[in-house]
Amino acid sequence: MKTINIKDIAKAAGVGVSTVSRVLNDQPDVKASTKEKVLKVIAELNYVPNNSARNLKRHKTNHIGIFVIGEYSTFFSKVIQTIEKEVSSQKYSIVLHFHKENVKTLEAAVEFALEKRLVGLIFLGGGLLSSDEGYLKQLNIPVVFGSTVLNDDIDKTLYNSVTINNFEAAYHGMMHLIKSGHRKIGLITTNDGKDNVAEKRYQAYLKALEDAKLSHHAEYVTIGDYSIESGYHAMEMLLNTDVTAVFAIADLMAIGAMKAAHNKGLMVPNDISLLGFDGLEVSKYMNPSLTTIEQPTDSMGKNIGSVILKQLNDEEETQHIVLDTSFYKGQTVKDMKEV
Amino acid sequence: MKTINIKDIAKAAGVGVSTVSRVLNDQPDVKASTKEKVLKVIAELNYVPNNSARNLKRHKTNHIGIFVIGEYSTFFSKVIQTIEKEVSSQKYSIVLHFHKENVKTLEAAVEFALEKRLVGLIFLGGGLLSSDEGYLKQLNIPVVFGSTVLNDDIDKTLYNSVTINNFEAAYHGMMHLIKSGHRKIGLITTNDGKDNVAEKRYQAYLKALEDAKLSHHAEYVTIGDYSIESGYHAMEMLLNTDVTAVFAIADLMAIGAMKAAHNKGLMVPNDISLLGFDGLEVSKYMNPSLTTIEQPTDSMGKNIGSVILKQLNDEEETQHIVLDTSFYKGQTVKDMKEV
DNA sequence: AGTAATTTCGGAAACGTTTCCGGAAACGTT
DNA sequence: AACGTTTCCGGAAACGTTTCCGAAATTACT
Repeated sequence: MKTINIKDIAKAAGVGVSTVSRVLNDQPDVKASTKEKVLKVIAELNYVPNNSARNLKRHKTNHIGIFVIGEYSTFFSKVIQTIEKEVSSQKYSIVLHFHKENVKTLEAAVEFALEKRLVGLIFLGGGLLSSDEGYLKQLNIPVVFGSTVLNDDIDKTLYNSVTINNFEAAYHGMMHLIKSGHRKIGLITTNDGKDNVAEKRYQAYLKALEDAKLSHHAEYVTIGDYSIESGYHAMEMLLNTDVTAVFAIADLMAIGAMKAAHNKGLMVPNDISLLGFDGLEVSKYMNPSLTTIEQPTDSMGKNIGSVILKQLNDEEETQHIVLDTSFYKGQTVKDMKEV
Repeated sequence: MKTINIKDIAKAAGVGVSTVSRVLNDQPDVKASTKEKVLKVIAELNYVPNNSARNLKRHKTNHIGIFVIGEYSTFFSKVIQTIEKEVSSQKYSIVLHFHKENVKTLEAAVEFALEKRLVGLIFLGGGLLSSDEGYLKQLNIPVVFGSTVLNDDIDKTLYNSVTINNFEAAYHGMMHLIKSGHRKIGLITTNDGKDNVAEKRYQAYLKALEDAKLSHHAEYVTIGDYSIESGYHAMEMLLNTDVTAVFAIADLMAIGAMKAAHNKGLMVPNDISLLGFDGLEVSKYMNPSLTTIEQPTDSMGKNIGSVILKQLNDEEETQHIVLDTSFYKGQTVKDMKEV
């Protein structure tokens, strides 16, 4: 079964191939009546342009890569969905790649981008390490970091970003705990601070303690890997100390932590307070619902999509968008009944 | 910056382009020594084959589409991850598409496949309606239904599937509730039974009631849309009846349902029993952890990947793999302390 | 060494587009 | 009616591969 091509259209419409091409690409220099005629034939014959040929000739693909790093929560699923909707309106395809380990992340991303001849690359995930900028420069395509952040010392004109203010949001959350009277606050973070998102939140933790003149104990800081299970284990460690509140830098870990508390017979928030970060939908359905810092999922996706589209349309300036978070106060069932 | 191509390699290695091509594709008819020589030049010059040109000439792409239908849970994220890992080993790319509405699902999928010139198509999601087989035949590429099932009356040689036995698993779960003494069991399903996965589980619900000689009340059956929120609202309805147990056909809805119960001051499982379906990781971290029917995420992804690869390698026979589920008995904190 | 069989290789056409370039058609002006 | 503009169009080359086909190089055999 021979698939029909632009020549068939040209012949059927009684025009030249270049005219068909012009119609296909909405270019000027084609009379309204001929355009209509060609369009009609295209519809009749169910013609679909061959992207391989098109991309070959254009010297570029229509593939935008999403490179997902680390543990994968529903948060990213939603973001990916939104991005896809956004860019598919301009005929771009999303090519997905998951990367588990934190080592050689940028190398792997560059290989992915070159291999697939991506025209744009989106990083998603909290676990990206800092790295030298040679990799990004080498790529020579628009790069957007979504939620992830690179180190401050990297040239910001090399990439775009759509993030939240991790430091401020975490600081605000910590202040909430402190204002509630907590003096001994544990932390569940990741990766020993080598991951930049975790690092910002960790810094906020330290700063909040400092500003409140609370001392910092090394045993109050535990390490997970963004997974629920790691949060559970980290919490088990913390419950051997005398902390009265715990800040988990990601909701998944907070969920694990809550379970660990419950299993020890401790009630949240009466016996121990818990603060998450991400605002996953499921967090609100925990019992009690999790106090957390909510990331704007939908607008994160939309912004990432529009930033990369702008860059692909030859916008010169790189953009760095910081979105607002919101504080979600968890509620016990009792709270709700009182309302 | 001119990208380097096969001709450059040929010149640099002192061979013809066809020889380079043969090396690239691991074809015979090339002496070991020349192959080595060519490979060395390729590595030196950092050559990456141009997939657009390759695909154009080969009359096919290396894109496998994943068409995700309906609400998106972590379950699918994990499956997608595994599939991606599986197929990328053979140089295939995953192209993602999300489809929300349940109408015109197959039409949209066909358009997606034609547009992207996919060589294989994977459906994921619980919400696929039955439909006529014209669409699948028209596609003429291997199709795998993952977790989703089509109607029994559709020709099974037209597509592959990797599923679980929804009926049996749900029946088994129901029997657990019944054996625990429940006589009035509510159901939270979706879509009025038009969705096939939901339909199977619904049938199991009915059959279990019948086998246990329990009567069926219309008001015990409520409709959600796989989302947490819809489960919450469905449960609110059910709590106006006298049901003592509820089977939610998806964990997300069960999670919403649990919240609704808690908000009414009802304890699970003491005051009301709850059964989910999917075995999401987060379900096990609810309080109490959710009793649920666990789908084998990892093996689902691996099987889907290997089935599509087999089909792409000219395996003739279509396959229909049914994976085992396992029953996960939820535990209250009290349970755990007793153990 | 000469021939036949086998292995290895190179040239060139073709895949389906886009785009440059030149020319035809249509229009307006004198 | 002749000309200059402007608008619209078609032919052909080129993008980077794969593959067919035939030829060259190598090996095996007398």
